[in-house]
Amino acid sequence: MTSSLTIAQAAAATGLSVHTLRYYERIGLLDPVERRDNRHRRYTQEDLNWIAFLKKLKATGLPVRAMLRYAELRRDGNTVESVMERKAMLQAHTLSVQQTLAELQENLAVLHHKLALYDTLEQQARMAPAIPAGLPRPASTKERIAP
Amino acid sequence: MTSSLTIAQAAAATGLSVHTLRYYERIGLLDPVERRDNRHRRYTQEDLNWIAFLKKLKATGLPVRAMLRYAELRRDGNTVESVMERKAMLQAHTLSVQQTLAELQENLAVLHHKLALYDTLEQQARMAPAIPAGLPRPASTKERIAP
DNA sequence: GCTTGACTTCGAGCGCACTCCAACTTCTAG
DNA sequence: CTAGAAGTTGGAGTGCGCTCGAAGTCAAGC
Repeated sequence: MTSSLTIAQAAAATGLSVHTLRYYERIGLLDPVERRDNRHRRYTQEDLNWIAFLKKLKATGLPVRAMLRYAELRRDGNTVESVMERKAMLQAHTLSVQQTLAELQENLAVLHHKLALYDTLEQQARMAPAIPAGLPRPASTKERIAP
Repeated sequence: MTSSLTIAQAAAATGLSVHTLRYYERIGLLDPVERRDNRHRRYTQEDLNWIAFLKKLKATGLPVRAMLRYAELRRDGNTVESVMERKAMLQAHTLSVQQTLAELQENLAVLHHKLALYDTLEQQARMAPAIPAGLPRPASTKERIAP
């Protein structure tokens, strides 16, 4: 049921490369993965769950260093200290993600605005496609859409 | 009115370092900045506007390479080709930002969920703070909050 | 005249997060 | 028995985006 996976299968399943999987284990993001007799890694569902969570942390911009700290705390087990610090980390990170999100939304609005300007500008460029740079022109195009 | 700024002032105004300002100019993200007789740079409002826009592109994850392409196109003036390609770039980028945004929102939800679990876990850890690892325990803590 | 400080250039160095290479072992199929 | 595919390790290399150091210029103030 909980069929364990080879590293190639785990890579396919997680979207990470085999290189990255080994790298993550090497630096301690992953606990030492179970081996078969031939020393080949076998990834369990637990491993995959943890990797999936790491991916979410990464996708939200948490640096590997912080993930390492989190992994370390996790290894300490569910002591009061470990749980408290992990929770604090997640809270801080969640806050920063919220800020990033808000910022991103503002910037997205700017991009949309900019695109609207480009609609205008594109029309103008089509109207007078061959105005040589340096000649007097109806103070518009470049300035109008600045920067 | 449009008082030009020294590099230090421009750095303060934009939030970039003087190093980064010079670096951006060196690689061509910024057009050669106007100089005083003593070769010191003077940043105009136009420069600052462009830098502000670059910062938005950067904040939304556009790689410097792409920003360079955009800057190059901008230097070509508002020809049909230049405008079309810049617009296409912005459209593609806007789309990718929207996707990032959606993904980020999902991940944020996961973080919130995780935080709620930590509330529970924290209570449990407080209830039984000294359970030694390795002893039998009421199959709960670690597994319950996995990963 | 001399120091201080803000600027200049050029090139080297750095931190991050992988990514790849070389040499080796092990299993499976033909 | 051999070839090939898939895994192993340790260590080196890569790409990105800065960041810094060294050595020099220049203007202002003591």
